[in-house]
Amino acid sequence: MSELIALPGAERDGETLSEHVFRKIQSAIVQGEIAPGSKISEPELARTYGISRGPLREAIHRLEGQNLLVRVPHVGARVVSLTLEGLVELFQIRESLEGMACRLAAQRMSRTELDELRRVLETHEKDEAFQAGRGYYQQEGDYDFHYKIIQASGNQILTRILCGELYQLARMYRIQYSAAPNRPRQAFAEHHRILDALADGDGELADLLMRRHIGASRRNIEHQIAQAGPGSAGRQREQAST
Amino acid sequence: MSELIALPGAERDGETLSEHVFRKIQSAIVQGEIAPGSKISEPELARTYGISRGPLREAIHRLEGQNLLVRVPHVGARVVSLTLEGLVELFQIRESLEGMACRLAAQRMSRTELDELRRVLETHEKDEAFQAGRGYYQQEGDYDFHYKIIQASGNQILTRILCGELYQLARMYRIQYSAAPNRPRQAFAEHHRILDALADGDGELADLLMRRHIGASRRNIEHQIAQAGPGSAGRQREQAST
DNA sequence: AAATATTCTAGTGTCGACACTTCTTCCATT
DNA sequence: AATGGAAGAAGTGTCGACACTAGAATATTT
Repeated sequence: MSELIALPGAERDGETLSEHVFRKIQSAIVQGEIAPGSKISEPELARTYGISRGPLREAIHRLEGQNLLVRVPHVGARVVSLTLEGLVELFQIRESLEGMACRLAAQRMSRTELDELRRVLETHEKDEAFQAGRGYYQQEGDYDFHYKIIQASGNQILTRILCGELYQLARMYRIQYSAAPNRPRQAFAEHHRILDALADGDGELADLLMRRHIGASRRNIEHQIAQAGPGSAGRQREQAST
Repeated sequence: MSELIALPGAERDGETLSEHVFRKIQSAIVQGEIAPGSKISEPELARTYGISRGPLREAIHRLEGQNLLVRVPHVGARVVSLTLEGLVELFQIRESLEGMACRLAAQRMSRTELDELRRVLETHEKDEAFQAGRGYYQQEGDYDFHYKIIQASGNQILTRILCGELYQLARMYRIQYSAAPNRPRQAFAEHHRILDALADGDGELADLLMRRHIGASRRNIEHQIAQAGPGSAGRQREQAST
């Protein structure tokens, strides 16, 4: 009796309803389909996805555990709100954590992994070559680069944090502030140098370079905040490479 | 009709059942009352806490989002299992993140906050003076020290990660491996030096000292792993200060 | 007797209904 | 007219029941 309505795009194979909705909502939040700071209505969402409130609430609670939602008892859940200050905070953390990831990766990466990483870079450069204007694909690919290094660090908790929770947040900022990289060329060069350091097994250098790489974007944003004046951290457009 | 049974210790004022149970289970996991790696039985837990499976499942999902539980669809949830390798990973991350917290805190801490931090240290020393053997209170207090610095960093995301998710994990390790600090004296000295650096506004030094402080404990564990031999990462007792 | 198939049983997933809280709206009072 | 309060609506919190899946126990076949 399960296919009572079968709304468009409702192909869930062996997946749990709760699981399915969890991903759907997560995606909707990250994509900005549900505006930051806006309230979540359980009945409405339940109707939207054609399910009952049970699994929906389970998904909401899981999202809350992931810090993408903030819930107030007897009132409801709201999507986290984005501020430029928050973006700076995010970059600060990435600076620190991805620097460490580089240091670790430098002394663990196999030949194969290094080759894969090199291939990722080449792909980006080709992409960038003939669609120089677009930032989107380059950005997604950019994350691939960082992604791979993080996973190569071998630290599972780190991977969980960076590739899970923080990654969603970063994407959310990137998409909603339509953050186009304002310095793709430099970014490429920096990526290459990081790769070289990794290939040399020079963790210290890779750490330094990665920190500088991410730090450049962070300072970019801080600059904008300074320009925009204090307190106006609301909803400006933002560029951030890396 | 809500107080049908009123099991011992079931005082929940305006708190949601789901919320209440969430905290209860979280505590039970951290305290080791529910063994790491063991399976969670919904009917059993529901009976234990005298509630229905609805709010219980919500709590479980929230715990899953916090990475304290791992769920497999149609099978159930298991408590995360602890390994010495995981402990090393945790310390690596703390090293990096708390170092950064120090750097940030150094240039933001007010006179008042510094005084508070100083008072925390004094309290510990007195405690340690007349209950030198016990490690527990010192440890809890130790975390207070770190806690305060993290919050003084002003980075909210960082605070959420370190004082939320990772803090629970750290406590879990500390309690279940009954990790007593094997070097309280040194730890005190190191704390003092960190405090001094913070008071001087010397973020770089505070960063360095904190990394070294946490790194000492990490190397301790790595040493033990090396001794115990590879592959035997299971359930040894462990000491780790800070 | 071993291996495969089959029932059976716990346990998870989902739903609809109801209780209670919060916010809104409307009315009464000063 | 403005403030305070009461009735109402909307929404969240909780529950019990039922459907379905995975693993256990039993029976069947070779």
